[in-house]
Amino acid sequence: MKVARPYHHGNLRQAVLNEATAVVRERGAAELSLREVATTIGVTHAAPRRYFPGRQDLLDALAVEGFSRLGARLQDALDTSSGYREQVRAVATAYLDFMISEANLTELMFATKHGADGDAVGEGAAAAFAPLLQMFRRGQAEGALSNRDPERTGLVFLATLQGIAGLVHCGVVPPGQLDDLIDDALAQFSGLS
Amino acid sequence: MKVARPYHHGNLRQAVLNEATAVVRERGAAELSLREVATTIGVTHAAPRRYFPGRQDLLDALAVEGFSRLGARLQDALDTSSGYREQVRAVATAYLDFMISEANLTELMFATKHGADGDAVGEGAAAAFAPLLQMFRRGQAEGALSNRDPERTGLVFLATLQGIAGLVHCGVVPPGQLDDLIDDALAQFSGLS
DNA sequence: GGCCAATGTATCCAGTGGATACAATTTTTC
DNA sequence: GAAAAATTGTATCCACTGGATACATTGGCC
Repeated sequence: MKVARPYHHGNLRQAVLNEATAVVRERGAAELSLREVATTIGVTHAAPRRYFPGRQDLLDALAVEGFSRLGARLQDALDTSSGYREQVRAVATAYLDFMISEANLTELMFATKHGADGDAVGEGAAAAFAPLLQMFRRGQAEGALSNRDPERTGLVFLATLQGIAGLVHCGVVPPGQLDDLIDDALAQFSGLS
Repeated sequence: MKVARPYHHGNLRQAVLNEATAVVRERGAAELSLREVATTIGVTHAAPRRYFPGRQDLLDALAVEGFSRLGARLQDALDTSSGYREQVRAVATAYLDFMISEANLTELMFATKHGADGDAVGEGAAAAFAPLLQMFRRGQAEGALSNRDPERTGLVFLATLQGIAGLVHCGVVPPGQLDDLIDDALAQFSGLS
């Protein structure tokens, strides 16, 4: 007896997140409208407010979810490769894949403005990047890394990937050059070669 | 007889740009409202539409202006320093200074969504980065650079700076670590220690 | 001096985020 | 098992925004 949609949706929160994710992916975070999401789901525009009091709360939730997915991808890249250089390359590729295939979401994740739940976003980011730092620590232990602070090196590496994605994202770099850029970046970071 | 503000503002376009710049600097591009800018200037909300048909046009104009200012700063950094390593450092510092002191504007400049005038934004960006490429070509000529494609090296360098600014921007990196990060990045890019 | 284009004004519309009072439903409690 | 309470969604406001259009004022050009 689930026809004629019951008064209670069931799991509105997840439905809203799914629809919002789709909208962001297709049209960007700026175009996201609470009302539109609500109506396409089939509820009043005020209904999602039970879960997301304001628009920014929804955006924050999307960002947290995004970092969670990114972290999983990075961890997976680490787990399915072995050896320092291979791991670095795998992580770099996974990171850039994510940022480019989910460009709008990435822009949202790294946006400046986060709402009351901004801490959660920050924690999500930290958790996502933890595998990277771990990798760099191992790299230093194996001597494959210069004797600098692995945390700093990791950050610079991260920054480089982030920047490459950004340049591709905003059109300064054509996607075709992407692999070459990764090669250059890796060469510079592996220290050797 | 300029009291009692004349019917014609005089140079509304520039006034709008100035006010919009201030708003973006203080509250970010997302908060920018054509109407608010118009009323604080003292004209009807429809008046600026003569110059900026839509909100996005104003944002694009701000981005173009931003790239122009950034380009000037980079060129200045190049002109007031000599020697490859010094120039690289000067440019990096100038670039990061700009991006951090004008964080909101930078976010706007590198945003994905540009309107009908998007080409102008792209050209502005290219013009701003021209001094950088020039510097890298010289660096290669002087042999201070590895024998890779200077264009690609420049892009990776650019990406790294961009990424560092982004990480600082979104709070992943505390500003205090900035100088150290720059040092690391420079060490990796100068190729020599 | 008078015409005409440029520049602002005055008003309208649809859509959005936000807030609040109210109704339907589920869960808890006795 | 029924009444009370908490949850979840609805219905309706408000202020504001971007956008569009018709109208008024001004300044330059002949």
